[in-house]
Order: sequence, then C-alpha cells, then structure tokens
Amino acid sequence: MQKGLYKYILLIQRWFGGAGFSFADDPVTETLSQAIRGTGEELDREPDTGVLFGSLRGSVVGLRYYTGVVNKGEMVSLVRQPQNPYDRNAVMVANVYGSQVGHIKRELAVLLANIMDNNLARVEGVVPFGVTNQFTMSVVLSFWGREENRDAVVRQITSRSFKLQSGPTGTHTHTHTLTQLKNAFDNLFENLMDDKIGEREAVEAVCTPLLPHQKQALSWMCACENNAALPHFWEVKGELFYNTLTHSSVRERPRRVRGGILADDMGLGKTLTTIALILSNFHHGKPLCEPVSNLKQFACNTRLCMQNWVVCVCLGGAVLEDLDFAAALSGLTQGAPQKKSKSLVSPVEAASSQSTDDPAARATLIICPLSVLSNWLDQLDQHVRADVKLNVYLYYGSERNRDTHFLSSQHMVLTTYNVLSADYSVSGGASPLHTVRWLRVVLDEGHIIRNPNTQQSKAVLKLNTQRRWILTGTPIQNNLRDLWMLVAFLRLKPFDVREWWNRVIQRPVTQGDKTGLQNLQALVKCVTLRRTKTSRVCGRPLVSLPERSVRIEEVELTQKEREEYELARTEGRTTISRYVAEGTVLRNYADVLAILVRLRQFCCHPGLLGKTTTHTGVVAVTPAELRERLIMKLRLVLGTGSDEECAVCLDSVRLPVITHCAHVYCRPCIAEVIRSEQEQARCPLCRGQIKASELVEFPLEEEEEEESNLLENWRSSSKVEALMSSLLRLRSEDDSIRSLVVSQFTRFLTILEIPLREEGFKFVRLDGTMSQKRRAQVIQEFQSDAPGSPLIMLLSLKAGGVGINLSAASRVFLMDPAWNPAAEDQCVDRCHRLGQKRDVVITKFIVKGSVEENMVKIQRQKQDLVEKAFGTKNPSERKTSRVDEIRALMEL
DNA sequence: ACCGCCGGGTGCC
DNA sequence: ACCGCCGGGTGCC
Repeated sequence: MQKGLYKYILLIQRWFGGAGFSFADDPVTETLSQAIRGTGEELDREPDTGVLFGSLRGSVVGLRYYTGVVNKGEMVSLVRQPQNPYDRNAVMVANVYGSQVGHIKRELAVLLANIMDNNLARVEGVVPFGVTNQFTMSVVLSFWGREENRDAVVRQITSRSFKLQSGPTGTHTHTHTLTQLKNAFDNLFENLMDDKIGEREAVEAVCTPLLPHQKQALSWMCACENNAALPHFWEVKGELFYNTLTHSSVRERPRRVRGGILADDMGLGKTLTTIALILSNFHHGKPLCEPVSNLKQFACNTRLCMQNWVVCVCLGGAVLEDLDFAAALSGLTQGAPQKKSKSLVSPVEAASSQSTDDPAARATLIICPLSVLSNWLDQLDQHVRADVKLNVYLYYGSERNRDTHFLSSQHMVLTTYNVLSADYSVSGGASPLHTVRWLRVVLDEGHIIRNPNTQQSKAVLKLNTQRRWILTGTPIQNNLRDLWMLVAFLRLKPFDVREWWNRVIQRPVTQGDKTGLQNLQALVKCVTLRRTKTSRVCGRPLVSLPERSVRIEEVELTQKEREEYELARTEGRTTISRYVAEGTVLRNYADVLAILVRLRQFCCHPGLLGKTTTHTGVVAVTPAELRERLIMKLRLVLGTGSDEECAVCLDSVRLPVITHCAHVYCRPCIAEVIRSEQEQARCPLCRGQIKASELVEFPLEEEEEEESNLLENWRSSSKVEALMSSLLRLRSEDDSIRSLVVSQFTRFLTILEIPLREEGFKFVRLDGTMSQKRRAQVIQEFQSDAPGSPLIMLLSLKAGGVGINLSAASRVFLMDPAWNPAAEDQCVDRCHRLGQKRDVVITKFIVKGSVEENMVKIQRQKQDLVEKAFGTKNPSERKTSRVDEIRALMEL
C-alpha cells in the first residue's frame, strides 16, 4: 500500500516536477517547448557549418508515460535534462511540437550527455518506424559538428561500445553549391506573384484610389488574415493534421499565420496598402470605420507637426467615444464591401477563424524606424478621408501615455523599434505595449529585426497580437539566417522553433540540398507577396516609368595626355605579358590590378595617380616593407572602387583583408577557410599558402595632406572638360534638371569639385566614407525642391548601397566604366525609379583608344552571359575568364 | 539448495 | 514486454 502511494507520488513528480518543470500554470507542453528552444542555442548559431560525423541506432524508452505522439520518419528533438532526479545524464525525446515522447535509454544517454554537454556535436533524432508498441521505439541519432571535434566524438562513441554508422561522406562541393545557392537566393523572392490573387477595393474611408497592384495586395492581405487555409505542407489525414516536411502530425489544427511578409519594392505603396488593410479588415473582414459625415471634421489634419498630432489625437480619443468601432462590431456600418466572395470561406474555416478572434483586441500597432515615422503620419493624412474619425496615437517621446486601456482603445498606435525595446528592457517584459492585446502588429522595414539576438527582436517577438505583418523591400539581405527571425515573428509553425528551421531548411539549403531549397521556396511563397518595379500585372507593367536612354560620349585625349598614357601602357603591357607567359597572372593579381587602375586613372585625370603606383614587381625585403606594400595594394583594390568581390562568398568584400599573395577577401570568409584547412590552407584564388597571422588589414589612418596639394597644382583633363561642357550646356538649356556625376574614384570627385565651384554650380557629395546620418542629410538636401538646393550630386559608385532614392536627378554622368555593369545599373536605378517624372538620360564618358573602351566591350560580354545562362559559373571558371579579361583589356 | 529451475510481478530517466 | 530482470517459491526420478 505504502509502496503504491510512493509510486503515485513518483508519477506526479515525473509528470510535472521530475525534469525540473514547475507546477506553474503553463501547460506542460509549452514548458517543454520552451526548454527545447532554450537548449543548443550555441551550436544552433552555426547550424550550416557542421559536418555529419555519422549516425547510430538507439532506443527511446518510457513511451507509455508521455502523451507525445510521433509518426514513421518523424524528426524528434533531444533535450538534456541535467536536473532529472533519476539520472543526471537523462536525455528527453520530444516531438516537433515539444511534447515529450520518452527518454533515451540510460546507457546511451550517458554517451549523449557527454557529447551534448561538451558541445562536441549537435545530436538529431529521427524515428524510423514510429511507434510500434507502447513501451519503446527505435531512434536514429545523427551527430553533426565541426571537423575538429570528429575524433573526440568517434572516440566517445566507440569507447562506450556503440557503433557509429558513417554518414554520407560526400565532402561537400562547397564552393560549387555556393554559386548555385546565391542564384537561388537572388531568385528566392522573385516570381512570387500569384495570378490567382484577386483585387479588392479599399473602403470609402481611404480617399486615394488604389492602383491595380495595390488592390491585389489588399486582397491578398485580407485573405491572409481571414482565410483559415493551412500552408500546403500540411495535409489533413483523417482526424489529424500531417506536416509533410517534418513528418509530424497533430490532432489540433495548427495555429496558422494570420499575416505575412509584404516585400514589394520601395515605392509600390506598402504603406498605403497597409492603411487600407487596417481600415478594411477589422474583425473578420468587416471594416474598422467609415466616413461619419455628421461628425464635425475631426482633427485628422496632420499637416501639423508631430507634437500637435499627439495632442489632437489624444483629445480625440478622450472626447469622442468609439461610435464607429461599436458600429463595426455590430455590423451596422454601411459602405463596406459586403462579401461577394463568401463562398471562398468554408463554414469550417470561418468558424475556426472566428473562434481565434479575441474581441478585446482592436488596435493595430505599427513599429517603424524613427526616420519613417513622419512618413506614416503624412500618408495617413494624405490617404484617409478627413471626415473619418480614426484614433491614431503616436507612442513616442517622454510624455507618451503608457496607460494600457488608453492604448488598447486606439485604432492605431505608432511607435519605433527603439521605443519598443527601451520600454521592454526597462519593464522587464511587461511594458505597456507588451500588455495590450493587439489586433495586429505591423513591422515596417521589418528586416530590421533580422538578428534575433538584439533587444529589438526579442521585444518584438514578445508582443501579444492576433495578426502579424512584416513590410520590407529587402527581405533577405545576405544570409538565410536573416529569414528565420521573420518566420519566427510570423509564428510559422513549426519553423519558429530554431531546431526545425535549421534541420528542415537552413542546413539542407546551405549544404546545397535541392529539396531543402524547394521547401524554402515553398515556405517563403506561402507567406510572401513581392513585386518589383519591373513586375507585371496581367501582362502590364505595375507602374510605368519614364524612358531611360544611354549614350556614350567618346573623349579624345590631348597630345600630352596621350603621351603619358602610352608610356604607362607600354610599361604595363610588358609586365603583364610576362605574367601571362609565366601563367602567374593570378599570383600577381594585385600588380596587374595596379597597372590597370593606373591606366584607368590616366583616362580620368592625372591627379588621381597617387604615390602608390610605383615599384611594381620589386621583391620586398623586410616584413615592414612587405606589410606596407600589401596595405598599398589593398588601398588600390578598395579605395578605387573597383568593386572587388570576395572569391569565397562571391559578394562584395566586407571587412577586407589582404593575403600575402595580395588577394582580397572578407575577413570572416578567409578566416573560415584557414580554420577548416589549418596548415594546408591555400589561397582560393592562386592556391598559395596562407596563414591567419599573415592577413593584413586596412589601417584606419587616411592621408589628407595630399588633398591640398591636388588643389594647388590644379590642371584640367579632357574628361573633366567633357563633363563641364555637358553640365554648362545643360544648365543653359534647363536649369531645373539635376544630375548625378558618378565615379569609382573618390579622388576624382574631389578633383571635380574645383571646376564645379569655379563655374558656380551648387553641388553635394555622397561617398562611402560618410556617416549614415550625413548621407541622409545630403540626400534630403538634394531631393528637396526648395530654391537654391543643389543641382548636382557627386556620387561614388558604391556609395549608399541599394535603396537610396535620388529621383530628383534625371541626368546621370558615368565618368568611368565599372568592371561590373550591374553596379552601374544599380546606380542609375537610384534615379530611374518610382517618382521619376522626366526621361532619364545617361552619359558614359569613354576615352577613345584606351583601356576604357576594352572595359566596355567586356561589360557587353558579361551582360550577354548573364542574359544567356544566368551565369552559374564556379570559381575556377571565373579565374580563367578573369585572366582572359585582363588579356583583353591589355590587348594581349 | 551457499545451487538451478519455474513462473509471477514488473517495467524510463 | 510475444522481452529481460528481479526475487520468492521450490526441489530426485
């Protein structure tokens, strides 16, 4: 009897207390999934760098004590339970939803505990046969980790007389898949347009007529919020819902995503569409509020400054109680588009979506960067009918109203990521914004939260809301990891838990697995709408842009310039032809580059030639000299804006370092190569030996004294003259036309300042060295139509990255050809974009009979290649074509 | 028999 | 668990 009682107590402990769980009111499963989330974060941070050591068969025991169910082939997670009172080595097995299935058998648990606790490997489980009896089942465990830990793991396993089945040993075709991956990535968000999307008119409260693509977006967004349909990777199997990616099933209908990612290009009207959504889709497709003509014009006049806005809106909230809100709730509002499309929503779906509605949730929270806060206010003012009473509260500034009832009773609350996360950290998670039950949270410029470790991201994840939206023009910036946070915010089950994202998506994709990529594409597609300015709706362009035309202006050098140029050219040809004959072009890449840069500089202006172009080919003696030379080369490669790409990541070089063989890479990229290959590490470009200790960084000091020298001994050049005469002609014809003057050489921009000043042009300058804040100022100044604002912007080719808007300019002068034609296109796109009213004319200055002409030829070839084959070339092919390029440039 | 064998009770960590 | 293990009952052929 006593024994029986004791067992009963034990059972209770096992259920609730035994694994360190508490009697807190959370359901056990929730606690478990939190436990899962909490573990393995260190290794999960780099899930894509692991290799498979092998796998072994083990067993899961104690099934009958737990409710977690699994299917044949289902993935399970393994969670250490160091606090387990029966065995400190305990390893719990849980299914995809975090429900416990059982434990790993004791003897095996000792091994796993050792491996897991020492971070030697990540252990992943799959149940090959599912549940075959009520007591135990098989599990296949696979071990993933860093190559350097392989031995230790194998030793651990064999010493405990388990047998490690070697996994597929395919030493991954890493570099090859990288190129493919990059292409797949670039296309990940393309072609997401679904022709089946209907159009939906905005409610009357929106006074701006929507463009067709905006009506589509509105229709899509409403459907995302109201349709109960599950993503296609769920299948209904009898009573159960089956996930075809993880092979898991649940009895309860998975909580679907009510929202998504609106990833339209900048300028397509994401803000307007979102405003229309907020007004149109309150509870279950009903509108939020409609024009109320008998109410006196309410203070929606936002042509006041922000401060006034706050005041007037606060007033509104207090004075007028929420008539429209009540009307909307009781369905009395007229003018709403009464659902003709009712048949689209099945009764079951309708019921299930209604049951999840929280009637207390009514406000939409908009979170955006401070810089676009005023844009929201402007757009509300512009697009919402003045007689519509909309309670909008700007939750910003030290006097902000933190009362949660007040906030809950708004229609919209606007705030910034900074305010949100500051509140969050101060209040320890119980901030006013975290207490309100929101109807909808919208993250504007949502890519801001792509790093899950930031306070902002954590704060955003903790918001309590029914519906979730991410607005962004750049859904992926450079890493697949960036996407996880978006998925997590949307709560796209089960991938909001890092392990399943890593196992099903991230690792397969980064290791070049085809189905992984398909799964990713499918996943993205089911929550994303993206159109670019070149997308088409029903065969017609989304928006029509003014024409753009390119003309090449040939520049003749003066006799003196020609002589200097030819001298340098002959010298360079001798050196390079020697390298070509020796087959050492790549080994001497920096020298070759220096020669080419020098020639290109001659084409622009002799003043561009710094002291850095001397003594090529001289063997350095002392380490200090070598270092000095390497830094000079690095400066050449980078400072001239030749837009080098890193041969490891194939992206523009970030955090540049130069190897002793004078090749430039991103520091993290090359460090990874050295780390994984250890002593055998070789330069990916020339296969020369490389060491971590020999990587040279760019020193931060910059020489300024030369600048003055440049100005004192001023002389012009043919290209400068060509530009100046174009600009002067333009000004005399139409002094309202603004121009971008673009060069890869920032020094050239400095040189150009002199004649511009002399001729009395007002200009601004934007280059890569400027702070983010200063850039924004300059752009604003240039874009402003105030009298006396600058006519010209001097722009360095690489400055600003994508996304900046220079639509005030309609003329572009490309002073020197770029290696990469895409860089030029991108630059031109900064003014040839939405908002451009005039036709855009692009002038490329090319010096006749020079290296520049050859560069243009190569550019054309590259363009052809891209158009033909989408350019899936691996680095070795790239190398050969690079040599060919150099030979073509030097006419060798 | 300080064994073997039988068969019931029992069962994660 | 249609197992293994434990421990009590039992005991020539």
